[in-house]
Amino acid sequence: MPRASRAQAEQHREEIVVESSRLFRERGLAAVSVADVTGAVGMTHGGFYKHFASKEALATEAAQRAFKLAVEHQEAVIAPAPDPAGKWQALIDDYLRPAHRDAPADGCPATAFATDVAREPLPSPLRETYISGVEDFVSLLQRIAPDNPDREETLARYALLVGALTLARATNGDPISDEILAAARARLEIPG
Amino acid sequence: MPRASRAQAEQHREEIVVESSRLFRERGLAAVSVADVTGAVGMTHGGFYKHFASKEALATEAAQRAFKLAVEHQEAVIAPAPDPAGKWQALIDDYLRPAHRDAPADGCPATAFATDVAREPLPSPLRETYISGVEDFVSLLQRIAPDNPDREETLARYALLVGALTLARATNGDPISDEILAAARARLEIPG
DNA sequence: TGTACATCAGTGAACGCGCGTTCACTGATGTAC
DNA sequence: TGTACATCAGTGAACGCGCGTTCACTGATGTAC
Repeated sequence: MPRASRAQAEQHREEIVVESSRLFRERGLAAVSVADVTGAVGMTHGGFYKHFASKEALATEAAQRAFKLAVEHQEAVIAPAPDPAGKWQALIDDYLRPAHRDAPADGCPATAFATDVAREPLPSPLRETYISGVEDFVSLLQRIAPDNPDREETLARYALLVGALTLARATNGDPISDEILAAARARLEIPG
Repeated sequence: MPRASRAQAEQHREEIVVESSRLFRERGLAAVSVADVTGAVGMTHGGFYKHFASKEALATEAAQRAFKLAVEHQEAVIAPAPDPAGKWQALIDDYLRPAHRDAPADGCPATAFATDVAREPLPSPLRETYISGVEDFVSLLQRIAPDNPDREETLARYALLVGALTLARATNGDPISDEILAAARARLEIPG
């Protein structure tokens, strides 16, 4: 594959961003090598630097993409529900599914990248991407909540979603993992 | 330091467990090397394997110690409060302090180890240690809550604590970080 | 209590390995005429 | 439309580096008498 067309090259770049956003969410930034991400799209590692300045630069772009895909996913999840109460219920049920716990590669980037971002310099491009992704998700959460919560209440609900998923993943294999997801679901149901 | 006495050796081992539990919480398992942990107690890396079978074995012991220290810390935090309501308030205020966000080395192991543990095999000794640490903290939380919550409610409160700390660390440097801690505090105050 | 010797905690060099990044090279793609 | 040439996406070897783990060695500690 010594020279791809511009269209092919652009598609390779796109695939690297998408695939690496899955690998990074699944294994964490440090556990995914440049050779892993180029290998995932059928390339060798040498060509990587024709597309990205560094692994860190890719990580920032991958996180950005993951947040974009997550919002699209949430929109798709709530779309079928006819009323606000149904949309809210659809969102929390989707987020707190055991299947979401078991598939971090396709799941919430705020949870998947949290620890890696927490250890980034202050400030850093990756951290800024993360913060703006969190703000977007908070907006979505506030917009679809049927009981018009204020921002403080919305932030607490978001923290509960992230905390439940985080704990459920770490305790996976033990009954408490499902219990935690169910407890958060019960707490987040909007009465009436 | 070619031969330490048994008492000195035992103390070195103890120091390695304590110091590594701090380093692991601060930087994550992968980012702390065997040379880092022996260096932290004034030893060179070669002697490490006289004390521990592997880095993974130390990680398990360090997590165990971190959970033990965390329970002791919580007990010390709530001890001065005269009544159950005061103890509860002291605990959530302590957990959700910005200073706790900024000092993961001395902070909650459930939050600090969550992502590393989530990527461990299922089952693994480290994961089992984590699960039992979570159960202990849940028990403590339920015991001191002044409003006699059931287990489900207690699990949701715990998830909120962990989620708020996790998000606050990842968004540190932005105003939303303090907002998240305050929102969780407001949500966890026991009315009346 | 004193001596001779075995034990073993810690040292530091070495092992094989995988990492992020660089670079000379290849040859199809894209462009100028 | 056809040809000559420049461009550049991707290859694969190489770089310096740090990792977890092993091991021959050192010499003070601990023990047997």
